Amino acid sequence: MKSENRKILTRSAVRRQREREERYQTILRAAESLFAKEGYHQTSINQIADLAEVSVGTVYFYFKNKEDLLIQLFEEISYLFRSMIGGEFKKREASLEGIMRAGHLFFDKFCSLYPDKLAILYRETVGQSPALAEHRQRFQKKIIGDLQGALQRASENMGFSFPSPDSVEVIAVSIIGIYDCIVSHFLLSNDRTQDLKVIGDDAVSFLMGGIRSMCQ
Amino acid sequence: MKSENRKILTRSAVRRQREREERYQTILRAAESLFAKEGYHQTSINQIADLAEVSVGTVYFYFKNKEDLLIQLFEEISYLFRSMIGGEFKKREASLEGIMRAGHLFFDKFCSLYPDKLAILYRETVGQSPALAEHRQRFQKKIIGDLQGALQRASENMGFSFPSPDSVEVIAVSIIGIYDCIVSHFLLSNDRTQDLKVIGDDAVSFLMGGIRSMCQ
Amino acid sequence: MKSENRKILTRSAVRRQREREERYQTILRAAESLFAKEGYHQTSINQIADLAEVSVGTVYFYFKNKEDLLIQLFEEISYLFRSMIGGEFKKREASLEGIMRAGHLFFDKFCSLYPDKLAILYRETVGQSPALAEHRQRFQKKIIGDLQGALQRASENMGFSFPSPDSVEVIAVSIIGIYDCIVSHFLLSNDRTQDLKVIGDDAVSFLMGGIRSMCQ
Amino acid sequence: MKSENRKILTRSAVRRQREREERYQTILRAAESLFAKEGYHQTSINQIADLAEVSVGTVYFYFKNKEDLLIQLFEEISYLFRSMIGGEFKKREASLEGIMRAGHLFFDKFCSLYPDKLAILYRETVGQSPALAEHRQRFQKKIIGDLQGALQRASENMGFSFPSPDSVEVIAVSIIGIYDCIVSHFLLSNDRTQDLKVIGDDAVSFLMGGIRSMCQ
DNA sequence: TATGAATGAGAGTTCATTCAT
DNA sequence: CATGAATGAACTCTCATTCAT
Repeated sequence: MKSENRKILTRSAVRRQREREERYQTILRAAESLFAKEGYHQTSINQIADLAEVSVGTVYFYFKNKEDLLIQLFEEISYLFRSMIGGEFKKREASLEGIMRAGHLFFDKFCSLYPDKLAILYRETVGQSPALAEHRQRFQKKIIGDLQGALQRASENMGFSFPSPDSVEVIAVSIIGIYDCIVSHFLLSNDRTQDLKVIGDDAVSFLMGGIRSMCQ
Repeated sequence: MKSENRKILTRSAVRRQREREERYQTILRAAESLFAKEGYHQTSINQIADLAEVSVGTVYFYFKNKEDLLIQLFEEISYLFRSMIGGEFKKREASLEGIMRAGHLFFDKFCSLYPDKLAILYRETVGQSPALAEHRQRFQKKIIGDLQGALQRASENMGFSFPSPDSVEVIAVSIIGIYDCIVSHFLLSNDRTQDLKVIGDDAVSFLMGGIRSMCQ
Repeated sequence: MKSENRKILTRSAVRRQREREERYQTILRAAESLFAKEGYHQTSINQIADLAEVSVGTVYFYFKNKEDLLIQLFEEISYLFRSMIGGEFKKREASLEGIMRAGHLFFDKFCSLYPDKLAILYRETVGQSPALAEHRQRFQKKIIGDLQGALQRASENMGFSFPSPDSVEVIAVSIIGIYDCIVSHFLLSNDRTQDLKVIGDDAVSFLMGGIRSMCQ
Repeated sequence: MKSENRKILTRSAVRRQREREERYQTILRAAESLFAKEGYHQTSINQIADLAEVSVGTVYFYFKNKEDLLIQLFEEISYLFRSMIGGEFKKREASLEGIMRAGHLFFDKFCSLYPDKLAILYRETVGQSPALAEHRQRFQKKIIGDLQGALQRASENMGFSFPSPDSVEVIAVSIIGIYDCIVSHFLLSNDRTQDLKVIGDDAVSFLMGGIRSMCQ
């Protein structure tokens, strides 16, 4: 009977844990949606609580404060980004093809699956708070570093070289800039989701051309 | 006596006009500095009034509201941007050289002369309000349009062509994205102002390579 | 079998009773420590529960509410105070020596044994809530009454008299005031615990002088 | 005409200054009354604003925050206290008579004129916040120091001495304690304002007896 | 025109208390 | 009995905006 009891306790503990996780997600999804649609400053904690169908207190049970909500969201999105795209950058046998594939992954998969996350990543997390700025910088540095590493290794594997290490950084930053601006222009400002395939192809061609022109 | 009076009135009217313009500028400069350093939301009208050494009421005499202050600032900056850089894009006898020159102008002149304006343009005016978003979009469209036109005319003048009109737009957007991200990464996040010359050269090389690779 | 069963039940009932008492004490000690260190209003029920290593619900099982926690604490401390010091006041054969002994007991024993309790008694239970104020007043009245009685009986036993019954009350209140302020000044505001012996002696001399000067 | 204009401006500036001072006082008086009657924590800024017939914002225009309101109040009261009573302590030609006079001044004048201030001084400013605690300690130290100085000088002027400098401090603290507790017991807990004269006389007799018994 | 005190809606946040498990 | 997630009223504080002088 004791062991049965324990089993029951374990079951309810597991259920409770799952419910906690669900609540956390519900709130985070509500915040994501509102931040993406209304903007971070235009969204109040009350709105988030309402949409998540919980009380204000519950939001504060799961998140330290409003900023924390945005930071957790950012962390989640940036982790997702690196999971999907970053893989191509970290491979040992790096090549320019890998960099191309990463670009296509971004435009074809990430952009079409997560429009709200794009808005958070490229609009709502810009210039909002010092703590967030740090997270953004850390993320940017990582992703640029990944890309830099991939370019470096590709050059070694494929027998060419770049003018200088600084050049590689500039190239990496430029590629990220292309991603950013394509998203801002074609998805956030004007909705041209249906042309995304072509746009993405052109952007990738452009950036590959840029890379190749820098190889010696 | 009448004419004398008129003359005096005119003189004082002129002086008043000049004083008005000076006040307007003083307030706008105060706002620019604070927005760039503290951020738009972290800056209050009182702070702006204090820095400009005027009263809060005076700020509201010259500007409709806080948002208007940011919009006027944005308009001023975007006008300056187009004055400096856009010239190269609007020339009849457009060429790839012109596009290169524009890039160098941006990095060598605009970036080093107006660090505060860069912060406003690339950080503080992102995702703040619908009205501002419209101004930003209009500006982005114009500058992208200018660049598109220049690319188009260059291709005609120089006897080559781009895959499609859409490609030209993607190229233009990409170039703008490169500008944006170079500024964010090398000037706003990390201060590498002293390396700007080399960074700018590399960025321009990269984007020119991208353009050339798209020509047929 | 029944009696055996009963016996077992009784044993477990006893254990349960002991555990209850221990829990009650654990929570009360946690509250005492936090109230003394952080202050009543700066301490939350969650903090108390954490320190006591129980859940919030458990705190509410043992105490009606937060105020009750402070009241129980006050009652415990005031009972302890009267147990230690009050004895001297209640003796039939009261004398000025008894009053002196009470003073020394307070400074040498109570103050050095229970620093946290002093903070509760002299700082955290002042001006916090009407219900608590009543408890404090009841305690003050009792202790002043005890002291008044002792003074009265001492005067009868030793063959002198005080100007009026009101004078006796004033003397009693003054003595309590001396205790209070010595604690506040030398223990709570500035830590001069090591000088307590000398300070206590001087304070007792002073108050005894006061008493004697009022005798006729 | 210019000078007349200036005069008018000056007049309105003076009036404005006066109005500011009046508002400040109105708010401070409202806070005093509510803190004394309801208690510091039981009083909300809204209540204060309502009683003062101003908006919440106005309260925050004149005071940094709620704590500041209590601190300003405390500073005002402690200044008043030292103005009325402290004078006797600071005289060159100090004597025990001066110390007596100070006691009578406190009970006969201060206590009967400012019942609300007594509640603030002896109840509401105890154990509320670290910042306030510092102000209280500073005040207590000053007043105890004043009294210590007076006792020292009196002993020199009148040709007697105290056992040790520490004794003088203990005596000073004890006297302050007597004041405190008489107020708490006879004015704040039980309203015996009408007996104040007799009570004060007895208290002063008692404390003078204490002092004399310590002289050698 | 310039001033700056006054406004008050609205925001973020806290926390004592409850109650289903 | 113990738990701890959930509640939501209540609080302090901010700040863009107004308007009498």
